[in-house]
Amino acid sequence: MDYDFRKIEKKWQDHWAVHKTFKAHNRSDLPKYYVLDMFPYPSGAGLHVGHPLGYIASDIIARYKRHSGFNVLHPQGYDSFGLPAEQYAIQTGQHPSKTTTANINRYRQQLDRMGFSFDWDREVRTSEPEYYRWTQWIFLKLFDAYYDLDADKAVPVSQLIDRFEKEGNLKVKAHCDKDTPVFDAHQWKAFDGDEKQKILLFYRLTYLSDTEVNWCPALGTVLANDEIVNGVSERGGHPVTKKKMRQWSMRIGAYANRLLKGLDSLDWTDSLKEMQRNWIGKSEGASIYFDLEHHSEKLEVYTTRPDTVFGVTYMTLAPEHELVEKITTPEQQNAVDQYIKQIAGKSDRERQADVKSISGVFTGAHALHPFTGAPIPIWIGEYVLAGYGTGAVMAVPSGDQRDFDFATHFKLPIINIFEGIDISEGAYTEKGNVKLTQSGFLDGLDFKAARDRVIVELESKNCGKGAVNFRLRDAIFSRQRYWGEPIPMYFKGEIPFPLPEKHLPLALPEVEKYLPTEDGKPPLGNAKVWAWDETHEKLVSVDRIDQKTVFPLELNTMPGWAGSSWYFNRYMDADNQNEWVGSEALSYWKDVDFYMGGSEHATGHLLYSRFWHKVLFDLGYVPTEEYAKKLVNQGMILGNSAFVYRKKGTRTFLSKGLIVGQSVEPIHVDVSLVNAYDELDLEAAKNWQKDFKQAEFVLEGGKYIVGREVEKMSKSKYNVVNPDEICDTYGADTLRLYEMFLGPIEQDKPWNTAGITGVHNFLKKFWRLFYQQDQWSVTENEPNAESLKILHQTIKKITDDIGRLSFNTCVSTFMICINELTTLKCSSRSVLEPLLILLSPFAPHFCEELWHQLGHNKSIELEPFPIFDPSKLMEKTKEYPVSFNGKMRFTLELSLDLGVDQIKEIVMQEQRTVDHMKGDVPKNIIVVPGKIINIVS
RNA sequence: GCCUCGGUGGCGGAAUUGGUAGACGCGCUGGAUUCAAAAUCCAGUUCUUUCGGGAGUGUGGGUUCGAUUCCCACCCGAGGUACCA
Repeated sequence: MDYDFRKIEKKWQDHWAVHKTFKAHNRSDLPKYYVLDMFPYPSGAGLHVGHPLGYIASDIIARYKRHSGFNVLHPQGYDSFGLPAEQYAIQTGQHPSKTTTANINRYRQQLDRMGFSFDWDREVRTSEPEYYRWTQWIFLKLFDAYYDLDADKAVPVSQLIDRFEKEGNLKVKAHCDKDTPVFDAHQWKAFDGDEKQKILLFYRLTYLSDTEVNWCPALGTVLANDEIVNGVSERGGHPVTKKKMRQWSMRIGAYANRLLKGLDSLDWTDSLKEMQRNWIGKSEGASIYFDLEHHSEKLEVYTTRPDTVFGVTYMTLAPEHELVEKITTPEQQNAVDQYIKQIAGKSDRERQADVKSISGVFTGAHALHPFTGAPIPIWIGEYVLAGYGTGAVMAVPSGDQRDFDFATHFKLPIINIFEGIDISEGAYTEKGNVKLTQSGFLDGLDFKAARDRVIVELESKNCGKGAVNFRLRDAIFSRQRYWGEPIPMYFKGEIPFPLPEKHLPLALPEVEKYLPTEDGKPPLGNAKVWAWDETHEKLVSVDRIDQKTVFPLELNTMPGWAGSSWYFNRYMDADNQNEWVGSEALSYWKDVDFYMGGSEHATGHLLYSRFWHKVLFDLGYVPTEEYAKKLVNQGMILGNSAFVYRKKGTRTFLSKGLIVGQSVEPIHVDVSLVNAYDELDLEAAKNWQKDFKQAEFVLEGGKYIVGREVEKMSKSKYNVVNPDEICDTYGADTLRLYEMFLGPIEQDKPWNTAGITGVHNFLKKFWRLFYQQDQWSVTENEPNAESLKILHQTIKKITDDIGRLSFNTCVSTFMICINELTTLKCSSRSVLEPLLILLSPFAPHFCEELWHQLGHNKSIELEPFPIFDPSKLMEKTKEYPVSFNGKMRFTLELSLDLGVDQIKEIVMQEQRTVDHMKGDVPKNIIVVPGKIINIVS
């Protein structure tokens, strides 16, 4: 009987689905284990071979943990709100929910073919009202909370109001807007309702504020930095400007410190934690308020180097800084206007990336030095970003390289404040022991002493203070999109009010067009029934808005990260109609034990979800402060794109070897048209696209050879490889093994099917231990010692390697094991059964089938994982660690029958000769050159 | 630009703590089996060589008795860079 993977895989997939083999129960005496994947965005291109990489790895963990006696929760779902579905809707007029459902169905089909042990009864879709009802509910919880700095946690706003009524806000220490007015209880009570609400907005964790966006008037939409190239929109090439918009934001800044500290408790890779640390970007320094010449305002700057304050020779403002307008002198007005216009289209990223060209303009105004009173010219420069610090810097050319370059370029003065340091070539940026000079009362002090001293002086003169700053900005939460969660708020004039909880979900309205309205409102501005009748508590037509009882609803939707910031909790109790997640389910599953996903989410999803989880923790809705203690990043599987080369301006395509010295443009061709030797199938190519039909192909050696490049897998690059093809040809078990065999799970790697026959042959070879010449060949004989040794070596290696997630070496280990057993002709049941259990997390269909053929009725899933027995290894040698100067250097492998004294003697002998004896060592000793002093242990 | 990761044979990769570099698989070469092919099995396969050896883990330095592994500088590639998910 041959290994008929098609039949086997279908059979067991159906069996598992019908019997709900992988259903997880919220009550169990077993210890729980929660294995989570980052759920996919269901794109139109379908699932490609890159998606399953992480899913296969986490499925191995889930199955391994079931074998190890855990009650495993391993769910899957879809992050189904997103821009691509909306773009498609704009182009075709088809409702995004239709496309999304179609895509999800296709994803599900593909996922089902790979034998994942998901509990599909817990599926979630972020775009379903039953789900986003609770996303909206969480939004309202954040709206109804503020961050109390004394308690160092989020607290309901009702408690804040109580305090205002009793004592005003003078003593309230909260993370709030810096423009919050100060009032006492009396004044608070005197405010009218609107004023009270406006003040509360300064405190709420979700709040409205004017924030700057990239606005494209021609497209009528806001653009991401990503969508802007060279100052114009990627689509259409229209000009882009900055525009202030009233938008929802979330006070993630309040959690900066806790998000930072919490990282220490997480078992995530150091690199990922480092990325989050840098993103949060905590720095310590000082705020300094500079007086302005001829103006009453002060210019506040934040600096990490207050010790260099005597080296300030000019100030630089971000072009968007609010003072620019006020202080620019008439003589400079023209130059400043022009400069700002020139910068307007550039994204922050472009402004930072371009360090070669230095640009800036003088405002004509001066600030006054807080200690010397000297006038300091105020400039504008694009390298200062409005979003970081105060959007203004004090420039110290001798202590900061960018300031130095700017000063050199514009011939501004440079004061060297570092004693004995030559700064003719560049700034001195180290915070070393160098003493300050030309620095007034700071002369002779080093960095630390000067920093402490200057802060004391600033505070006593009331012109500055020590300050901690974070790079992390509050998260803008409004999107001018259709395909997202509606924000459950309505407006009485300027004041937002939450929809009553019992009326959630606020479902997405039907619209005729998914584009912004003609007058620039977001797509929901097209909705007809999109107003809130406060008296009758129901949704009504926008025609009835009267601002007395019927009010307009919010037109923005939530960003993509909203739904994905809490989905892991919903899986615990996905069907709950009354709560976001039931407390019983929550107290059983608690948190995620193993989270698998891409590192591209390091500073997006993985930070936002931690933030929401901490808020929910503060408000008492979840039992843990971090939801995923262990996180593993799978690498990306990259596509191996193929190119043909068109001679510029012709229809002639040159083979890769002929393009040298020619002016050619590379054009993507579908990778399925190319064989393993990079030869293009010309017939197929001509049928593939019109352009190629009449084209002339110049060959080399009778072949057209394509160029290759490794890129992200994407539909537009024609390099997508679909897992279905692999499943058809080799089966899911082979695909699973091969994806693991490709390389370390955390590493990016290009997809290449060339080696897949190797793992497929391994399965066939394993199968042949059960069947030889169509005969069932499993024996009930006791295995010999050699076979048992191989088995237990394999158990040890596999257990260790699963533990350190080295799945690629697991596959190698299996191959070695089966090769050796084949050589030994070992088909003993007591060797093969444990091997099947070992392999079943990797190749579940294969193992389940043979397990049942061996006469078992229950699923292999219920079998305990084999346990390593060292006594079966028949050890003839033992490893002795040997040290040099007390440090472990290497091991000697010696026969077991040698006594310790004999070993010592050998080692002492080797110590003298070992450098030269590489070839002369007795066979029972493996010695590495080096000096040996004594034996440890 | 900035943050993070990576670079080892013809290819994917192994080397777990600084100790015999190249496990395992693909490909390739030769052989067995076969009328033949497929399938399967066996042997070989880093490069170079005057067959003694020599070189070798992106490049250049450094630490060390010893470096793929640690440090410094650089080159190349990937991901992120706040409205893609």
